[in-house]
Amino acid sequence: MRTHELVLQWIEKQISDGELTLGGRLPGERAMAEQLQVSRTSVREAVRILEAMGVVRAGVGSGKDAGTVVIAEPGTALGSTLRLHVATRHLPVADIVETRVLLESWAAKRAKAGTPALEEGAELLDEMDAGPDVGTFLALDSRFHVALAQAAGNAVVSAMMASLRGAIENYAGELTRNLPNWEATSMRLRAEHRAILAAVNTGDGAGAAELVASHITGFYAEAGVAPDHAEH
Amino acid sequence: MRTHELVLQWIEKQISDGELTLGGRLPGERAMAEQLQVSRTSVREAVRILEAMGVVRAGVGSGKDAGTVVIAEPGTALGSTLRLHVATRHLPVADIVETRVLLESWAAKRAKAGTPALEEGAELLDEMDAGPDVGTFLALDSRFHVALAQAAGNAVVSAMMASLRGAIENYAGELTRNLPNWEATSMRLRAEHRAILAAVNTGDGAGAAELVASHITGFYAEAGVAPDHAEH
DNA sequence: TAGGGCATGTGGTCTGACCACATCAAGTAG
DNA sequence: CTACTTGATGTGGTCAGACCACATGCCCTA
Repeated sequence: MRTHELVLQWIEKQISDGELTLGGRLPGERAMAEQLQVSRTSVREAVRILEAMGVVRAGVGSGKDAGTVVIAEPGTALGSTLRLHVATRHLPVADIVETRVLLESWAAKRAKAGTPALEEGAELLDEMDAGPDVGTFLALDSRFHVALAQAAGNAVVSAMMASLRGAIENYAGELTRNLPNWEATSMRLRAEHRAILAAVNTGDGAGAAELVASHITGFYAEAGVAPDHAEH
Repeated sequence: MRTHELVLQWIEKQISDGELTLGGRLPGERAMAEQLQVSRTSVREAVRILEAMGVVRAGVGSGKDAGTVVIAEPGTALGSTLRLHVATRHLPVADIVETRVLLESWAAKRAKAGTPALEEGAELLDEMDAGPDVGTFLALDSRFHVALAQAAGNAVVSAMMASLRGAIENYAGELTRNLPNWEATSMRLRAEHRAILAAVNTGDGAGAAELVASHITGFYAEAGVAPDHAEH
């Protein structure tokens, strides 16, 4: 077993045993190296991996943001991983979109009305109506979809859904330039968002799920991405 | 931007541009370091991250298995990440199970009869009937479920489903020790597998989906895991 | 009292060295 | 001529030690 994997194992055990909890600080790299009798290099490789997994965040200097602290950002980490695999052509973009539809439809159906996440979602829609530029619009759109997923109360689905979005974020940005009429599209998307939120809030889960599905597939279809398996 | 992130970016670009493809070899660490004018340390940290992402595999020595080659194993990588996040208590095991049900039900519904993956699944079921020990049984079970997911033809769903399973693999192993009667459970599981496969092969997607859902929830319920949201 | 400046401790990077390993080629003994 | 040994080569893995940039907080000075 390689040395850095040993360090990784040790840190994972600390977390599993509750010695290290969310927001907690890891020992300094030099201290860990000495404690585990390994070089700082190996410790750093382990930390780097954990950072890539979204489990820790490393900060220089001293004080509040310094040191290596335990965080919980599976979404961004999974997103980066998926993005790389899309780059290798092993994961087709169409499959990403299809999975998004699957997860978000489920989330819409299960979303509980009156959740704080839904209230935040409503505010986001207001901001999107205020006429921001395309980039801001997409960012707000992303947060709205994540909020919707969170309202279903399943952290794994939320994380995966966010990661799928993140994996093709740049790609989606490119797509908006293919749209014939952004203003018209924006207006349609906003109306669809309102309809989805209304369906969720009135307890029409099935309806919300269908609206979400057509909302997502509609966007990618308009932008020129044909899902391979859309009609199966 | 940190140096190793720069290296990461460079490698990702090589992949995106098709300069590096699946099975291809990265330049040696020393060569990359010189080419990018960075230290070997930084190159190694980048490679380590890619390895954790399941994008490359590093091998020592010389010859076929040597050097750093591009692979595509998103499943194991995502699994490790999820496992760590489960350890931080940020992702509840119940949510993992619930998501498994969601993805596998979908896959069962969409699975195409006559796929090579399904034939492999049938062979796996035969092996499970041969009466292996518990560990082997669980490994075969895992492969059967993955094969089922693959038959749906969505690589992202397959990868995520495999990762969910991997994230709680050890946990599931512990659970088997809680079972009152392993022989009886094993027999039931094998019968359910046959029923699922039969439903898929006869084109009864909806039926297969229901069977899969009860198959999974049934196992965890018997082993003592109560899904938080099972009945919503 | 208010300000500057240094001590401290963090992660980030670099250098150069050595190791284990696997292959392959050259040389040598049969 | 064959078969085996031996060394050269190149890979990733690890290590020790140094220096840097940065952020804080204490201490000393004006």
